[in-house]
Amino acid sequence: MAGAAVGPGLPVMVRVVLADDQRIVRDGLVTLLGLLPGIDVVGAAADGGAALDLVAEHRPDVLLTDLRMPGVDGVEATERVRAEHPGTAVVVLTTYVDDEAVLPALRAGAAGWLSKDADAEAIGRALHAAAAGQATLDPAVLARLVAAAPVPAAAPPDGLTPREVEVLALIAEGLSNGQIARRLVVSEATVKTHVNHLFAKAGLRDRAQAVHYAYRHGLAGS
Amino acid sequence: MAGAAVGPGLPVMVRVVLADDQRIVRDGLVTLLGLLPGIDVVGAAADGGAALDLVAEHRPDVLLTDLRMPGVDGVEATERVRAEHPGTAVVVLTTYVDDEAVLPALRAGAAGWLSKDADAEAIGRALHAAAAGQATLDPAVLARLVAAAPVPAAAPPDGLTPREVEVLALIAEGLSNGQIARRLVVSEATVKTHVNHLFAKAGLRDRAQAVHYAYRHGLAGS
DNA sequence: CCCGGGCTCCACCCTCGGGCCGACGCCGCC
DNA sequence: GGCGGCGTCGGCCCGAGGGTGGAGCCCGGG
Repeated sequence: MAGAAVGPGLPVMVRVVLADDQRIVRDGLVTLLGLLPGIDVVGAAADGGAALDLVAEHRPDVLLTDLRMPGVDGVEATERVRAEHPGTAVVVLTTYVDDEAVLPALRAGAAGWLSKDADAEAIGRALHAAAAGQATLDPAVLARLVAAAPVPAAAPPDGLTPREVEVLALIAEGLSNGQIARRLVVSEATVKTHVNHLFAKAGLRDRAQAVHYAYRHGLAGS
Repeated sequence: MAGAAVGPGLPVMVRVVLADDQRIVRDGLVTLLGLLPGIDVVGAAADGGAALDLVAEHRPDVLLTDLRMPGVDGVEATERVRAEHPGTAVVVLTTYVDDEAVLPALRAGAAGWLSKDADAEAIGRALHAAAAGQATLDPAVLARLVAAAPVPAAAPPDGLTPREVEVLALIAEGLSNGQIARRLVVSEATVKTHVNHLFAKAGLRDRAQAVHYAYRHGLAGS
């Protein structure tokens, strides 16, 4: 065995189109990635529009793209490639890992986020992974993603009864007492009782604080 | 450049300890991964405790572990490995990609999440990536992560002025009009004006709804 | 120059929310 | 049986919250 980029068998070639507006980076990537076994760079574009054309023409396994480009930027290019050519995975290669475009890009369907600090091997590995359906992320990006996810604390923290939690969730939706009453098919007086009880237990004064509390404790209906 | 399992050159070996309570899986992994170039399985454990011992003994580059194990489970093992042996990355290999343990595991420092549907090559690639500091995720897991992240439209809310956004953020903290007034060093009347304005613009009735709105638009103070 | 928008303040009104009390039926537990 | 917690109601009070109208200031743009 041994062979291909990673692993045995026939050297499965991964066909790649890359996009970067900086000529040095572009030429460097073509050269470096071309030296890797299992990587076949079939096109290189200087902007998103040209990248889309190349993808349409060559139907590569992976598009490796920068984000900041003139014209069609990386996020938009990602969206369109994923929509028009589902067989082509997209890997983002950018300078800054802490970019606020992380979420938009991943939401657009990117299957990877690499820093330009990465060496050719790492990029090649990510390209193979993307072609195989795996996603590769820079650790900082992963940390950012994980940090962005809401709190794990799905447990009812204080001594709230199930009914009270239910009422709290509806308060968090912005419903009034009357609306909650109709939703739960009970009297508004009952709702007020529950509200007062859960306020006392959780140390809340407002229903605004209640919404805040609900969100911070993962009780919001997402 | 070039090298290791992915690529030519000197075969940089990645030393791996793996943990899985199912004997078949364990033995299968030892065999299959052992066949891959660049992968050196230096130990295999049937539970988390044994895995921790093996990691302490061999100081591997990567621990490849299942989550559901008797005794010390995968998440706890991940935490302890990351804390006690920062040089050892952890990759989770599990049956279900939609497990609710995704976030806890990644929060604990896991640098990867693979499905047992993955083939040996993919696992080997993820192990190399982990050893190199990259994270590899099953696409379903990445999708789940991205979906879990808030901020569906964190950018520009409605025609809210900066001041109004500021007031809204404080409302989301659960502060009363008076508290907001003192915080912003303005009159309470001013606060009420801002509140009424932003309510009208955003179509809100309650301050409860306002908190809801703020959270759903990423204006909450994290 | 005047106009418009943003920020600041004031006064008034009224509804809803929240605090407090008591009440009843239904459970499970001692 | 008695006790306590939970869920369900009712009534009362009152203050904060929300709605409306008006006013002044400063700034940038037509």
